[in-house]
Amino acid sequence: MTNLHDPREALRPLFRTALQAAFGPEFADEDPILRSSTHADLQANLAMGFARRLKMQPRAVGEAIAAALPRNEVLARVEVAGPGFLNLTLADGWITAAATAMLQDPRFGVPCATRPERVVIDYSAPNVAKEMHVGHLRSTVIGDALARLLSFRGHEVIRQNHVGDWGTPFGMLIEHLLDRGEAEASAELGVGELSSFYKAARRKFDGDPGFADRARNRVVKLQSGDPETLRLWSILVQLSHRYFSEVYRRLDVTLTPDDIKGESFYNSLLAPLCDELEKQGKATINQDALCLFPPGFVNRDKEPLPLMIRKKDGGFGYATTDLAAIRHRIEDLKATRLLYVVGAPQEQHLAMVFAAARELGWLVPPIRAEHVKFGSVLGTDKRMFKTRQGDAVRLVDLIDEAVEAAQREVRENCKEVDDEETIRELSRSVGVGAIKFADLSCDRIKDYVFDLDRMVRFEGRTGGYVQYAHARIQSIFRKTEKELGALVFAQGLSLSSDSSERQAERALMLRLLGFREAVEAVENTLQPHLLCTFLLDTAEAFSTFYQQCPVKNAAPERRAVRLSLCKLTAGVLATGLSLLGIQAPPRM
RNA sequence: GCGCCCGUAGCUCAGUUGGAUAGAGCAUCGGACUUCGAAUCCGCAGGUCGCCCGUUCGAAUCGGGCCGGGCGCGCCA
Repeated sequence: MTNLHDPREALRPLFRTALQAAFGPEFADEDPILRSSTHADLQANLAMGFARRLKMQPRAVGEAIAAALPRNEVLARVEVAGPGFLNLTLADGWITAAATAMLQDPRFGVPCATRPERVVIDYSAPNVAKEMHVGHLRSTVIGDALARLLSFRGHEVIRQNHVGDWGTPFGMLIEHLLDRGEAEASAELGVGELSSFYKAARRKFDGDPGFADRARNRVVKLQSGDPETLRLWSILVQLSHRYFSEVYRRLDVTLTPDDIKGESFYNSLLAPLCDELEKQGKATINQDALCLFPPGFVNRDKEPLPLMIRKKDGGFGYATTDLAAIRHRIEDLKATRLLYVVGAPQEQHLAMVFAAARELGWLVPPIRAEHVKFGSVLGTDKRMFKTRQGDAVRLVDLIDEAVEAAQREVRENCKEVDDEETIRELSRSVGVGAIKFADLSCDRIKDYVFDLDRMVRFEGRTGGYVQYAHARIQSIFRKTEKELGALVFAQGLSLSSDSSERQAERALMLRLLGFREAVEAVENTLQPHLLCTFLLDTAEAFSTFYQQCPVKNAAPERRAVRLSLCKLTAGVLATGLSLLGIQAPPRM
């Protein structure tokens, strides 16, 4: 059965038949290069490329393909244009049938993956006893969107929050904890005063030699498994976990304490791993450190670049932990797709870890690892986003400011919403949605400018604009129901006879049919902005439709059809937003 | 020094992996509300796609070389 929802999927077999008929079976599998077009619903760009191979004029190739396309109910018109472009106009009947099928599908035309995978997503990764700040924003937001979207596609997603909960800083943190008194310190950390706690410890470590000695001594105790030290350590860890959960709740992020698998988890695996690799001769001692030399990496002197897994003092660094983690994800968690939502500066390091894992025979097809890298958050001055004092901006402050700014917009614009509780709740949805949408809507590889005032607006290409389109539809439902007693939906969609209304309905339906393609594109490329673009274009198509076509005041039959089209649109917008981790408030 | 990433309208960003006249949104200007939400819609204007070569029917996109910005490059994570 052909896929009823997706225009390109529906067209592919037609081109297959046409290519085979016109040029022979060896051409049947050629890509028709179907693209959206300003000249038609879609265009096929394959003819020009064929011309040379066939020793024909490109235009003649286009005409031959057009002539060979079988009779079908998908295409209404095919025109050869320019050097051989095929301009494709879809049949109205096919569009309405496809949109109707989508309406009746609870998944709005997005099927589950035919080959579901187990996907590990490593994201967020804050540090224990340290404040979450803008530096964690992108990993957290992008990672969570991918986790939601891949789950929706039917994959089994395993979230791995690789929290920094081990290492030398814990010596000073534990000593500071003791100096402050457990109860006092717990209270301080419990309310999220992490940065002052950390900074105070750091200050003492740098300024007080006696304290520094105690801290170093404490590190030794921690690493040797001293029970009392571990108990103190776990106080810090538990309080931090509680704090992270609070931030995630406010950010509407799905991570829970169960998803945390911090560096400490891999602790007991590091020494055996190094011994094993050394014994097998896969790792070698170089200048007293145990190293792997993954192929293809050189230092500034063009010598092989080591991935150091055991330092000359016997200690382990992050490379060791990352290696243990990738093995755990493959061998124990049995994932086939590993995603690392980590900033672009880590590119070389991760590439080396992946290369090493390949060399060691762990990372073998079909298993693959992907670095979902992203650029920096910049201020409006185009420099790294920082406070005026030059500190990293706390995530909680960022959220507060966004919600506050959103509340100004809400109070100004949302006249339908008056009670304070709803205003607060709505401002939260809009403010958090604005931050996330702004982050997700531009290509993640690039840096982007964080401009709160611009982001929280409902005008322009913002999250608020999409939420607003959705809320307007809900408003139509409320008003229609109030006025007419009941909402009567049509079973099937159809187009008006009036030409301008017809055009707006048709454009909206055609837009909606691209939902599947957008979701699958994100699944494949791990670029959430492709879905954002789709949602903005859909919201825009709805606004044009809304302007052009009365719903409540249309004749009963037309009204029923338009209500159904509204329902489909609202469903797609709300579903799309949910895949990004953004709410769709019913009124605003 | 070597390597990676980025450079598109005044500003913020797209550009479906090589396709037609490079598109949106802000901002500016001009239209459209006694009818479902004007937070919207319709339109005008705005460009040497950092620069120069090359590849080919065709380049913002691919290759090479420059310029500018950012980030990495053996015992911090």
